[in-house]
Amino acid sequence: MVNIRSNPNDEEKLKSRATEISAFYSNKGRMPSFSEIGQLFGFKSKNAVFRLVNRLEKLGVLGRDEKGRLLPGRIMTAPLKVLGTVEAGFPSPAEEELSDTMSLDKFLIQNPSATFVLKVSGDSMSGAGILPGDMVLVDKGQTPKSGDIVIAEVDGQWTMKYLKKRGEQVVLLPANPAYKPIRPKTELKISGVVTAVIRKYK
Amino acid sequence: MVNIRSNPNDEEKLKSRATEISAFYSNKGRMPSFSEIGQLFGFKSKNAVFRLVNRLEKLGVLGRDEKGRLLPGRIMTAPLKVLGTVEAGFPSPAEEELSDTMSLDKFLIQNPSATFVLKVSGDSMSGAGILPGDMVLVDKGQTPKSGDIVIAEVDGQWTMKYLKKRGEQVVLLPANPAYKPIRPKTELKISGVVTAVIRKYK
DNA sequence: CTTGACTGTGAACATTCGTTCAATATAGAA
DNA sequence: TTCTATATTGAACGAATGTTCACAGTCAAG
Repeated sequence: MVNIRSNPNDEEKLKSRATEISAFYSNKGRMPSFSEIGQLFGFKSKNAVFRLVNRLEKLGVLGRDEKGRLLPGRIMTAPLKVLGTVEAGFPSPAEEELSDTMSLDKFLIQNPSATFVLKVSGDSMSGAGILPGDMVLVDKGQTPKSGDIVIAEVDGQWTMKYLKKRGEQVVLLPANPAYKPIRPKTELKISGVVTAVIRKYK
Repeated sequence: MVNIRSNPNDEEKLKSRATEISAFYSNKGRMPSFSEIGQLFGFKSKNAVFRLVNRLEKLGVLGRDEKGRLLPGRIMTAPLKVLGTVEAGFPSPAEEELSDTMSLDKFLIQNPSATFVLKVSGDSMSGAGILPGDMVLVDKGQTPKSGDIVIAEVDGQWTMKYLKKRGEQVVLLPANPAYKPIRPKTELKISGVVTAVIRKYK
């Protein structure tokens, strides 16, 4: 007797169907119902879908709510593969299959309601790899520590600088030697901490 | 007669409820059912939810499928507010309300299945604001043009460099003067174009 | 006070959901 | 061929869905 379950052809088909369901989720923003999955693959019976879903669940690519609703499994949450370093080289297809996926949103944003995006103008932080035109994620809920990059209002002017604390003294330090450190005279209002930098090329 | 609808107190309450629904969506990966919304706000009748949802729909913060299912409106798709530039200053609450939101995933990734993440090691591109430890999004489907930053295999070594074409000649240019340009002798395999850079501080 | 607008309750409704069962079709092994 | 296991169909089921209606409570305006 031959164990038909481990037919490699079957697994491929399953994977491709999981991918289609994933596409539905990212397009529509919700998981398809059983009838819709059936429609997607040409099934005329919901029971065929029922079995398909069960197998995908056992493979771990599909999940369920505590209420029994379908959830996008780990493959679905975000179509982004995280791989090794640049020098480690380009990933082989085998590595790709094994690697985990993640969502940029969840990875970069801890505090959604307190986070927003600012576009960078000026090159005062170019020494820290923050160039004009970049986007920075700013969390206005975090308490700034020494060494953080902060968005601050000094004497009526808005800037992005390194925050350095030396005892009671607070200094705003640019990362470009062409600019001078700022020692606030009257007031210093720090309204956010830069948590991430994003540069888009295309 | 006074138009009660424009009561500012009401709008605040509505906004906060929209935020709670948004939180449900980003936590669970799906929209809550009417009963669940009712449970969320202490409603004992689904009709109360029905009317709440209708008002949120008219405000545009909630949407519907072609099948009538609830969809996360523009506020929901990604809890990320895009605002002005650094020097324009910190956004006032009024601006926040007006601004659009977006998803980092959708913003940065055009081709999900062909895109993945590499971690940067080495400082050969530090002149372009790409530092060791940064993450780069790589699209292996795009055809590289001159001026693009590419991931390439030269003589058995993997690197990330600027790609420059001069006629037939192809040169890989680092963005750090400490490194020398690379003129591939035997073979040059370009396997992806860097479409974005991400640096996470916390 | 009364009136009117708004909000929430509670019960009904048709529809769709996911699930289960028996029956049929298909394909490979013996 | 026959046997056996899997795949799909089709019909049924209870539970949950979103929607609608009539009714009661609240609060401000007149």
